[in-house]
Amino acid sequence: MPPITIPRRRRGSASPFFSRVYALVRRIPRGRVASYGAIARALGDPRAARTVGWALRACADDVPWHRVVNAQGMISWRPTGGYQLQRALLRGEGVRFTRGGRIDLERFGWRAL
DNA sequence: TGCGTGACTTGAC
DNA sequence: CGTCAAGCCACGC
Repeated sequence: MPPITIPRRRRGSASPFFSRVYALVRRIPRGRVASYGAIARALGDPRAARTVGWALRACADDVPWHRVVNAQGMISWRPTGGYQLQRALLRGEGVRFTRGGRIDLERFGWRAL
């Protein structure tokens, strides 16, 4: 597997919402995943799922961004790439994928939200 | 200030 | 199961 790098643009926005997204994502345990929507709900804004994705786009290095997937347990596609890396990182933590590239959220979803 | 865009979600078919 | 459309929020031009 060739090395994959993720192009990062801005990082560490000072936005309160962004900071809280990072703080919460940092708490996701190894081998567990959470959805964008679940994070948004946990932060009190159920409709900000897309904003969570926007925040993770420019997150700091210590944020385990790869533990965030969409509500269907699938890795969200993005033009900048990173799909393969995210999948590899998750598999390295013991997260298993179905043949369709999906994660069983009943098993690997972070329940502490 | 306005409008298009996106690492989303949900509900209809 | 799959696809489609609408709603949503923040960003950037």
